[in-house]
Amino acid sequence: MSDIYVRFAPSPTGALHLGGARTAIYNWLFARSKGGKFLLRIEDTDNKRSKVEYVNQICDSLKWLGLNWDDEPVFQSKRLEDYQEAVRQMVKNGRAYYCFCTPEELEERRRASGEYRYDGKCRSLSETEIKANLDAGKPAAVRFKVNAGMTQWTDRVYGTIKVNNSEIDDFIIQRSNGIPTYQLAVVVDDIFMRISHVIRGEDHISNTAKQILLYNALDYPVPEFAHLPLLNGTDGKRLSKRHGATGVDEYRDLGYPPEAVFNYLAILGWVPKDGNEILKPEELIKRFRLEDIARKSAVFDVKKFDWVSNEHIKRTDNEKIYNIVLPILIENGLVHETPDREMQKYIFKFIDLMKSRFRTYRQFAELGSYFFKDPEKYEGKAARKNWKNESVNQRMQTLLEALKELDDFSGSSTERVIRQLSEQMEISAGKLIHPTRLAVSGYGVGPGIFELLETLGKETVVRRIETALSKLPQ
RNA sequence: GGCGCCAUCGUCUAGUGGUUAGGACACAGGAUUUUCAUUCCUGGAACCGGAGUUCAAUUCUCCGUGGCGCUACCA
Repeated sequence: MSDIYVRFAPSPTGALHLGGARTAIYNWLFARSKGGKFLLRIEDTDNKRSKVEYVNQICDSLKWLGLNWDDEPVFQSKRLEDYQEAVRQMVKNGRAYYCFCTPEELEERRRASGEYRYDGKCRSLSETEIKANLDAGKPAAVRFKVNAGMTQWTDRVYGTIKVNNSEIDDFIIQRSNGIPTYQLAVVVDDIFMRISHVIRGEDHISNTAKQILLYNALDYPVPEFAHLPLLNGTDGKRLSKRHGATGVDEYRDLGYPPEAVFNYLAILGWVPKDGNEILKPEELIKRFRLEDIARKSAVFDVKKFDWVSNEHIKRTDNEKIYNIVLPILIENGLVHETPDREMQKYIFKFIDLMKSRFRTYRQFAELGSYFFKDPEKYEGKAARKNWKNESVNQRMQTLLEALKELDDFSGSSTERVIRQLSEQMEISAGKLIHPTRLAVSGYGVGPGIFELLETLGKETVVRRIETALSKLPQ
């Protein structure tokens, strides 16, 4: 099916946010699952807020997510002539008309009548009146003439939606400065780009009827429409800055894997029938169906997103994690620019030990820093619990001496020492294990202690216990 | 104000005219005679309200309520 064309059409007024990314993902998924094309269009028609930096930022985010688009992006700002031609055509055949009402007049009349819609004042202007106004150089916007009737379409996710044309006023399609409005530009572009399926946010449902009218006026077949429910914050309100990070770039900077963002956004509002929720793009493509998307707006749940992210990191092979994490470790001054073979092996061991517990790549450098430098402080709660008083020092002193004696510092070897000692002291092994963990890592939690000791090595472990002995209890 | 869309555990959802209303995340409890930020097990937790149709309604219809969206010479 080569006649399937979809597009993602962001306006460059900010970074790509989660909602936009989700729309892009669904478009991409649909195109890729149908063998169609996924196109990109930048909606930068005279919006004072449009900025080139944002165009680049959005493209970067899309690439980061793996949303590769086909063909060159279309910029609306470069297509003015097409829009104006379409408008000329509609004015000529009576589907649109010049309107000389100024925004101020409109505002005033709206206020006076309490009616939101355009009152149709310029709709019935005579040829001579129009010519006179035009000749006098009066600014003229162009309005689309909405005739009585009923407009409806079968939405691929919402089903049949009907709108009475009497609810739609004669909307402006071209501003008095000659720049088209969104409604017109979208339709002309979608025709130009041969878009077969318009997949976009639910906030466009009420624009759809207007656009269908435009397709009819332009004498082009109407594409399929599929509207997507919006993303909300935890308070049920539309996702915004108040809810925390909303930009895709922010999640990248936080160290989340792109496949996790992709995966979570994709299953937010749609769960594959087989119940598998952790999926790679290719697997999502296989399962994707527009019709399965829920019609209810969804709440972005950071907790579940973290879970998805951790699941992806767990499944990522160490080699790949190494390549991603190494620069972060270097950047944080934990590892030298060019680690030698021994250090490389050590980092692999570190990744193996810790990847099941992290949800971002950045956490390898943050929560895992003790693999590369001695802890600077001890987690307060864990210290209070596991290293209460001087008696711990005595026990740990004994343990330290025993560890120093060890030639074989393997996990099984240190385990034997600790267990024997705890038996001699008639305490539970935990009474030695927890203070040891605190001493070597600074945390009350972490991987299995014996494996950790083995990985860290005798020298480091001994040094850190000595340090802890001198600093704890605080 | 008008119009449109939506409504199942806290969150994402499955589902059906008759079900113990299923799963996932989160949460709680337990196990791993070492923690949890690992792993495993167990548990609590939902059909917005009211009418109607029907032998039977979470499911169908209507009304209400609530949420969201649109109602711009923004996109």
